[in-house]
Amino acid sequence: MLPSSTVENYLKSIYVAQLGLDDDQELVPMGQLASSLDVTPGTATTMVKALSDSGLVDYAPYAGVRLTDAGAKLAALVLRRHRLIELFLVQMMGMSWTEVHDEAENLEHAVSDRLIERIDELLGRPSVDPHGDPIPDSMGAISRHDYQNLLTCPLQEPLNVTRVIDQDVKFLQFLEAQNLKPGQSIRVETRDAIADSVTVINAEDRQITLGTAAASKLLVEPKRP
Amino acid sequence: MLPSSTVENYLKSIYVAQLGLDDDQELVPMGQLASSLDVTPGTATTMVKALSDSGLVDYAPYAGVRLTDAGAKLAALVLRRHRLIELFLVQMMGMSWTEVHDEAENLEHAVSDRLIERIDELLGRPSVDPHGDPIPDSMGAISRHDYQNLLTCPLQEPLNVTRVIDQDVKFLQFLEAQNLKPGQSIRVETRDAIADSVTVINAEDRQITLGTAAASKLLVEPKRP
DNA sequence: CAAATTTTTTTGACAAATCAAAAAATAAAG
DNA sequence: CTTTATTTTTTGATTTGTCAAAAAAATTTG
Repeated sequence: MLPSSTVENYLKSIYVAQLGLDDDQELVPMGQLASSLDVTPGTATTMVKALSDSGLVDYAPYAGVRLTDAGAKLAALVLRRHRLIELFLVQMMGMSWTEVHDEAENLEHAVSDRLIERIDELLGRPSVDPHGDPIPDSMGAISRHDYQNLLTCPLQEPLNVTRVIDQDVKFLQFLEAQNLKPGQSIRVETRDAIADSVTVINAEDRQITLGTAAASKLLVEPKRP
Repeated sequence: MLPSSTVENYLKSIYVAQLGLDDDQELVPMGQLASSLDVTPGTATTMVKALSDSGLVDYAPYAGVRLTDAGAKLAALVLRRHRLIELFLVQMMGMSWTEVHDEAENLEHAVSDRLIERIDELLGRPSVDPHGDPIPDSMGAISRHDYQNLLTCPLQEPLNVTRVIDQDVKFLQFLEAQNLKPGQSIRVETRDAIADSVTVINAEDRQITLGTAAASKLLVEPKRP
């Protein structure tokens, strides 16, 4: 049976949460899952039990949940649809990269494999979406780049913004206004642990100060690596 | 509150059924509605009562159902989304007109107003979809053409196929193979009431014989009217 | 480590959408 | 104008996904 959009959303959330997990923990806590899906913890417990019965996750009561291989593949294919749709909306439909996430959130459950394949083909089999997020291939395999963020990267060196780990429209609009979109060149000027801030220089030599929470959401790589 | 896809499908079915109603009857029978939605009659009754409570339909027990103005507008907007998506899939995505119906059936519930407006704009505010079905405008207004079909049109006169009233893939593929797609020129050669058949000549002067059931699904207009 | 706190699970309830089968109303046939 | 057949509605159940609040387990704190 084909998974409902609810199931797809649970799998996707677990998948993304697993990628963001600290290396020592291997299970996603139920509370985190519940809040990322905006449901009550009890609802998440019920649903995860059902997913476990379907063989899509491994569930350890009071410990957390983890995708099985089958669940991970399904989740990756949902993510693939989501990211291909985002890129399609930007490239072919002329929508803003700041607004395509919500649209893709709905469309990802409605597009057929055939249409996704057509989109992939039209876009030239792209490897990242407009936010720099990697696009899983049609087998569910995903490339794992280990980018640095603005808190861990070297200072005073030319960098390329490669990825933004946040889908908030206001934040994305802010990045766009400050020339901090994926693809743009920047340099980290200073970091101040006490002030909790990072100052960066954009391509127009303008200086922008970010809090560390925001700075950690911008991933970069050394220019011409 | 925004209508569920189930509600949208009920409204759409009632809308289409109303258009196909004989002039003397003004209510869609529950049995017809149920079978067009592929649910049991009891299910349709329950749902229609709920729609009636929401003010989207007028429901007369044992007689049938009819859309209110509010329901008709919602239904027209669903149809608008459906038909714009169909045309988009053919024109911009290079899909076949024979296969886009099913895809649109899913996407029509997932696209935002913003994306639909963008699609409408990119397509140049089209008035008909690939099957010749009229596309309601953004207010829900729809143009009512009164085309003839192959059973009622004049014989031996040049005609244009304008519309096909059937979404069955096999049937559409047949029409395509026989050069009987919307936009193509044809002529009705003979009609035989006893044999229940109609013979038409396509643009390549090939002769095709159709049963009357099929013939009634092809709408035409006189060439250069 | 016992008490307080947090997290998770359980329980009971609910809304949406559906079906099967019984009951009722309507329509058709003799 | 009864009887038969058809259509529609009702009834009782089921599935999926959800919440609120009580109960249980785990974790943190003094």
